[in-house]
Amino acid sequence: MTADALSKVFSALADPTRRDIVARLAVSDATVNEVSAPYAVSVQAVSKHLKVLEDAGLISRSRDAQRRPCHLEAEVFDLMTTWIERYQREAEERYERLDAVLAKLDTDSSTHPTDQPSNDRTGAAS
Amino acid sequence: MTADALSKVFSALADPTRRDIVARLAVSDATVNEVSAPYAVSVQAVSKHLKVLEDAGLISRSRDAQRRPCHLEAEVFDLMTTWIERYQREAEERYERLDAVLAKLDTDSSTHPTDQPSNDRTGAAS
DNA sequence: CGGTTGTTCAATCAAATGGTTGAACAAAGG
DNA sequence: CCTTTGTTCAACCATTTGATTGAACAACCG
Repeated sequence: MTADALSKVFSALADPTRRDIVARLAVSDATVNEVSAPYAVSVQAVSKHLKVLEDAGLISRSRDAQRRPCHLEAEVFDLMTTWIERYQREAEERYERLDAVLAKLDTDSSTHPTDQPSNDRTGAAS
Repeated sequence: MTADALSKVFSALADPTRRDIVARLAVSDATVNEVSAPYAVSVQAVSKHLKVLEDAGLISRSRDAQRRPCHLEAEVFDLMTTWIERYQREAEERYERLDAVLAKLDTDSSTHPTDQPSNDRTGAAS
């Protein structure tokens, strides 16, 4: 239960029903009943899904008489995109470095055939 | 087990250890042993994590004698970012529409006080 | 060949997850 | 007040998950 924020967000979106709910709430706010309408499962099950999304900070709820309208908090998405983009970029840069090394290796091979910088694969880089 | 690709990716990244492994593999490829080194858990546990990441398409593995080097496949990230950006954009646009409506409402209130377009909150849009 | 190293499979276990039903609570509305 | 509507809580159940240990398999190394 005391998982970090990022784990909660990823975990929340790992369920197709919950992603569907997010898609629904991106259109407009909706009550629990409205949200649960399209699904075969019980209202209670959807209520649990909404609790998971709320715990992850993906939705917030206000009060309107006995209704609890759900509102999508799209800012939390930034948490994920920041994480993703960081490693996507790192991997990309590494790929480009590897490419450069291979290109250089190819150029040098005509002049210095035994010059092998052994650029990763199985890592253990110094 | 037969979860869709997107669910698998989100689910795989919902675990802090697995995200950490991804971060490690963004730097360079590594064998199972190398990957498992920093963690307190058993090598078998890490091997399972790697299987989850592989199932999600986040890593691939080649063969080098008895070693199985792991390589990060960062393209799968696009699956997530595409999904995220879509609903982030939708929510943003809605927010801007709401803002515009509120601004208009404010302007009109001086001339046509009873003109209420009732822009969502609790949805149920016609 | 026999031993070591790297990796995975199998059985097991505790905890978490997603669903159910039934009851409770909250706020209108007759 | 009693009933209806919207939502949540509680107990329960089946399945999945993340970890463990012990055994197996694969490939190198002496």
